[in-house]
Parts: sequence; structure tokens; C-alpha cells
Amino acid sequence: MARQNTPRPTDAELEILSVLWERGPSTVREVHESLSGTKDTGYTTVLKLMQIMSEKGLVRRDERERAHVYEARLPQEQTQRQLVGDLLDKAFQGSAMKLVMHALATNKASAKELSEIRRVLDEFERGAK
Amino acid sequence: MARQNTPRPTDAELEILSVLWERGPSTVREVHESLSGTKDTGYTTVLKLMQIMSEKGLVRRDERERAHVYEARLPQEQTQRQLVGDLLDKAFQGSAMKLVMHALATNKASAKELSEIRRVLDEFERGAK
DNA sequence: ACTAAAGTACGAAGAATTTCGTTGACAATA
DNA sequence: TATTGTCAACGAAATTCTTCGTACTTTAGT
Repeated sequence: MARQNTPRPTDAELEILSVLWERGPSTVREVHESLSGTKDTGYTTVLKLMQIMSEKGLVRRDERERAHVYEARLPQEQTQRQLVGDLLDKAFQGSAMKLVMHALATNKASAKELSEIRRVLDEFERGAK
Repeated sequence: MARQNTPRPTDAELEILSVLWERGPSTVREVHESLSGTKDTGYTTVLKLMQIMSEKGLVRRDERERAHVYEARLPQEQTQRQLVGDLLDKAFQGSAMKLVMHALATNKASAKELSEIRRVLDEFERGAK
């Protein structure tokens, strides 16, 4: 049986997923409240989005309680990998190097992170021989 | 006057931009032909998209010749930076490191590219001290 | 002048995304 | 039991993206 592959989440969906990854399984109310700190969307908008995400398979829904509990179906890492892969193909013609360069150039990487990256690079080069 | 910021190109638009970056200024026909190698879209579809992109400011149009010549308004690097920054905020909460990790993990970076990345990393750490 | 070819412009339609109002179900409580 | 509050469900509207058919314009060749 072919594995049902989830579509790429849209921007609005990604915001919701981020909350779910951070908080763990949550109700619509909880997600909405968490979101309302930075955004100004209505409760029903969030609800509708999460229902659609449930249809798409982006989230799983536990209906045992009255307030349904939603949970991201895929771990954050897997979604991130998917998004990076997508961007790589679409905008970088597969050149991971270029993408890495840009990511580094955003200046959002701390010195600590930089050395962490270096450490991983070492492993990679050793491994890839 | 506030700088007119171009919207993020959609997937279809990005495909066209890629052609323009590769070929340089091109007519609709040329873009369409280049695209038809991998995709099966009608001529007028490409035309319409490029007209819209012109309205959005994603491309510039030279109408002096009968066959209008389109050119990407922003260099590829700048668009790539925008897209990476976007993804960074939306899906990585600003953690460039995580993004870099994923990019490296796609295994699409050659050994040569890896050492190139390392070289840049050196510069960064020296610079950021 | 007539016609064919190659363009652009325009409109429209369908799909996906995002938003929100309204309704109805359910539960707690006065 | 009546009221109030919380929630999911549903429908619908606005917007954007994508696609394509048709009509008009211009150039070149007959």
C-alpha cells in the first residue's frame, strides 16, 4: 500500500504546527491562545484550519474528549526536512551548498552554533571519505 | 518612499524565474520552450504568469520589440536569501543551524562543496570572533 | 491589399487558501 | 428546568494561484 504522503503545509498551517510541536497535543483553544500573542486570527479560523489539516493528514485528532485534542502527525524534523528538500529543488537546483551559504549569511547563527555546524561537518567529511 | 518589496514568488513563478536567471532576458516563447522540456504548460499560461509577475514587480519587461523581453528584477541570490529567510522564520524559528543541518543531510552536497562550506565557516568564525 | 504567423491582452474558470459568521450540541450551574 | 458558556460543524465569502481559450495587433510574405 502506497504511503499516504502529506501535502506541504501552507504558511498558516505551519504556524499551527509550530504551536503543536512546541506545546505537544493541544486543543483548538490552546492553539488559538498561543497564536493570538503574535497574530490576530479568530477562534473559528484556527478551528477550521485545524479541521482541514486533519483531513489532509497533517494532524491527528483525538475526539474522546469534548474539546478535541490535536497532535502533529509528523515530527518537526521530518517536516523541516521536507521543506528544505522542496526549497532545494525549487530555488537552488539542488545545490545544498548555496542554501547553506545563505542560511549562514543570515547572521542568525551564534558562535556556538557555528562550531556545532563545524563539528557535524567534520563527521560528514570523515563519513563521506 | 518606502521600498516596494516584491512578494514571495509562488512555485510556478519560481520555475519561470529559474529560466530567466539561467538564460538571461528572454521572450515568453523562449521561456515556454525551455519549460516544456520538463513541464507541460500551454504558451498562454506562461505568458499570463509572466504578465502577472510583471505587475508584481518580480520581472521587468522590455516592450520595445514586438516580442517583449522579460528579465528577472532581482538577482537569483537575493531571491534565494529571501526564501531562506522566510523558511528560517516560518519553520525553524530562526535557527539557522537546524536548517543547515537538514540541508547537509540531504546528501546532495559533494565533498568539494563540503570543504568549501568549511572554508566559509572559517571566515565566519574569524569574522564573528 | 490579403493572408498567415507570432505576439500580447483579456476574461474567465477552477482550485486552493484563508477567513469568519452562524448554528447546533453539550455540559455546568443557578 | 432554564440559562450560560464552550466547543465542533458547516457554509460561504474573499483572495490568490493556476490554467487556458479567444480576440486583437503587428509583421512579413504573397
